[in-house]
Amino acid sequence: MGTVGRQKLSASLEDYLEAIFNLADEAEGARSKDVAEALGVARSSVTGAMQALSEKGLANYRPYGCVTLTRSGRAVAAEVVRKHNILKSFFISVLGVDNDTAQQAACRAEHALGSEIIGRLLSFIEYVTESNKNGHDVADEFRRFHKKHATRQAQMVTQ
Amino acid sequence: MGTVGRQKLSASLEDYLEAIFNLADEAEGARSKDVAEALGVARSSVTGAMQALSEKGLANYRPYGCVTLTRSGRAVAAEVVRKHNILKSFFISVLGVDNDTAQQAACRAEHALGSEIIGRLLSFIEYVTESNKNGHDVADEFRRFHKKHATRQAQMVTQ
DNA sequence: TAGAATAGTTAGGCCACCCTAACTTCGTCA
DNA sequence: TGACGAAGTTAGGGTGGCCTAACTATTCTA
Repeated sequence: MGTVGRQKLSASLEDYLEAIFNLADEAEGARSKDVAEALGVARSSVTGAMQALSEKGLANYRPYGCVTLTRSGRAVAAEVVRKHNILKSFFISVLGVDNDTAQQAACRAEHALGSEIIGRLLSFIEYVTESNKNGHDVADEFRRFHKKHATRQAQMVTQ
Repeated sequence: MGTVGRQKLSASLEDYLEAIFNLADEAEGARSKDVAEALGVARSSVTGAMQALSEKGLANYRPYGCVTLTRSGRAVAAEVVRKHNILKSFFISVLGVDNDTAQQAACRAEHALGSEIIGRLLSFIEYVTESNKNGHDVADEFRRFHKKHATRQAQMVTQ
């Protein structure tokens, strides 16, 4: 195997990939313990995931060593992170959601949305940013709109 | 049990609930076979899910009968459907995505986003709709913006 | 440098979900 | 009314993902 075609990773494995990507410092790679902590998972679960990622040619794993990503692992991870950041940014800077909620939602939605929609979302953020410079701030206008109409939302029960 | 507090349904069970909700006609309820077909799943899988929903007090299930939702099952299903529709509507009418892509993405994202964000998304759609009436059509403006900048997106590889 | 503390692995188990194959029940119609 | 086809269920199996407990390797420190 090696740089082989992507065969639809599970959300779970994408999470591991993302965690390694975020934790690995250039030289060292990520420590299993830190991955476990980052994902709130037992250390033994990380071992299993590392083996899976290794088999798919996405991570360089050998027992008791630090984990690094292969070239293609890095590519997949980077795409997940990219989705994450775009979503979070959209939630915060367009919808006006607080940081924690945005972070949490981005974590879950990043596995659900394809790059068609993510691409448009990015484009939309850029559009909103531009609108600001053009003296017609869409984000701000929406925030005022939302506040005005928020009473309705406040009545809703739901989770 | 019965009308007991919602204990975080799995995405899968939410899908079953949604399917039943969409299939059940007033008097009859939904047929197991149709649920299986709607979700692209074996009939035996539906049986299992019906038992699970029944245990949670969300569906009225008895062997060989049509399935209906309980009051609380209907409430949960309605919320899932609501999320679905808001997402789909956002993807289509704001982001300008085609129907199929929107439908598919809504199916996956509806389980990932809480009502805080869904609420704001709804609000945003309303804002965009209003903006249209006010002679400053945000959706249309974005679409032009996106088209102009689309070349960049087109170069991207990804899934 | 040995032993204690920490990190990592393995073994074994559990649960959610899905499947196929075989069986049961239901509904229909000759 | 009885037999046949369709619908539904049960049994049994597979996978993925998580856990704990017990073991092994590594690292740190006295």
